[in-house]
Amino acid sequence: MLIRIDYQDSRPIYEQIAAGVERLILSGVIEPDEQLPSVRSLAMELSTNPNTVQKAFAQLERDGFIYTVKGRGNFVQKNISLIENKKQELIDAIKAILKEAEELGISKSEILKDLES
Amino acid sequence: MLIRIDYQDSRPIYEQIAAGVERLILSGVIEPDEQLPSVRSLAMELSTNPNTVQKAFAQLERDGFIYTVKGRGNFVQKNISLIENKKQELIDAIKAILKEAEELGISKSEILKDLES
Amino acid sequence: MLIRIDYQDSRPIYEQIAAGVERLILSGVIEPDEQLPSVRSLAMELSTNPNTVQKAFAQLERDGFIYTVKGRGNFVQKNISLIENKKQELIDAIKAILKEAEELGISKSEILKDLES
Amino acid sequence: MLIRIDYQDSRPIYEQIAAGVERLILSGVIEPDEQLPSVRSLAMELSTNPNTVQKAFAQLERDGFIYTVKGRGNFVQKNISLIENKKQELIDAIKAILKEAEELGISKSEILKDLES
DNA sequence: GTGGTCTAGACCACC
DNA sequence: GTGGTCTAGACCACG
Repeated sequence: MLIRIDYQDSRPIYEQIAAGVERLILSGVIEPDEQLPSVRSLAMELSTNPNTVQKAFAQLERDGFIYTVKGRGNFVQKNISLIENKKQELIDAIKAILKEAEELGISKSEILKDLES
Repeated sequence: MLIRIDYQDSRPIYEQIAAGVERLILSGVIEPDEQLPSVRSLAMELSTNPNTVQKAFAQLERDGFIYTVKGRGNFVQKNISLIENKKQELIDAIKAILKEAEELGISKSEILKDLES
Repeated sequence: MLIRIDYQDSRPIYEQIAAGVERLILSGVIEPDEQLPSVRSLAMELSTNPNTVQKAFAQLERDGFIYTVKGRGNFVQKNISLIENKKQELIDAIKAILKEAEELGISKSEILKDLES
Repeated sequence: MLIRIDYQDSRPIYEQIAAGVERLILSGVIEPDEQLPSVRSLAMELSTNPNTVQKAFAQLERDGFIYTVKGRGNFVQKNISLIENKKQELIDAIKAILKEAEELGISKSEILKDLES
């Protein structure tokens, strides 16, 4: 699954797992309607507790990235516009940073100029 | 002091206070060697616990924004390059976002283009 | 058989099948003493497990909608008042909702008024 | 807190708790910005596990009924329009039932007429 | 086999 | 004291 857990990271493990799966979905590594590894197997693979993986999957379902079929498994939601939403989210994050910069008297263009190095 | 605490914010109170003071320093509202309000008075002003303000000041000292003189109070560090450091920090934050975008197949220029709207 | 299974539905598959057959019986699409499709053929048609269809039929028999003849198959119960029972069931469901509304201080008439839009 | 858990109920315990708190909020028993009992104390009172109460509170926060301040407690969200949303939800539930009835050939007015008894 | 729920007990950050 | 996270282990419904 190519997800790595960093125990130094301040984020809880279940969020790191959710973020990892989200990345794999948005980048197309896992395709729509494809089945995810089971809660238990992924927990084994990541050397963590099934409950923790379960919590990650629950969050992913709540956020619309996957859907769950009880007794069958978890599957990737087929929703093409997700990547667009994510893009907008990233743009908003950058805008928030630029706003913070302007509060300190640093102009937008000044930041963007230095972005190439 | 013009610091606002948002109890709905996920960040702990002491970080919000530290961030607020940092902003006031970097934007020049509080000048180098100027004295900060006392822990107790700021705690009163923000209706919070002195321990919490103390923790914020400790973090600010650790990060080099202020220095403490026992029995006298806390003062702003005179370090002109601080604003440059902060600018670099913000640029790094944006770069991290752009890197995340590229992992999802969104090009840097595509993001920057949409940054004007 | 015109039964559709929604894997995103929170209800288990066997309940969705039972509800579908019940609807077909109550609406008269399948008539009294008419034979239902076999467990295996219906399982094929719905791309599901025969055990699941079997469970649905067991529930339908328990609820008095069908009867089973071993070695022959499953048949629709001839019971004309079924539709009346169902109607009462629906009315009770609405009453339960109205009761919940009153607990929140919303009057019965207030709800019924908005039911036309 | 006047919440009762029914172990016969098919709903999980954490949902029953969440539903109970939601009812107390919507009916005005607990007022905006008022503090809820702590996770631990409510767990004791209901003779259940703190984790279970925690899960209920997490769902309530996700649904916008309460907000959490780490190290302080959980508080009722001040959102006046919540009752309106709930009302709409109940109306939709009734409409779904009426739609089901029409599929069986029972008219809307026929149901509403019997609603008075 | 699968996911979902629950318990008991622990540790942490925060106030 | 508070909430948040995690582990270990158990039981259940479902397919």
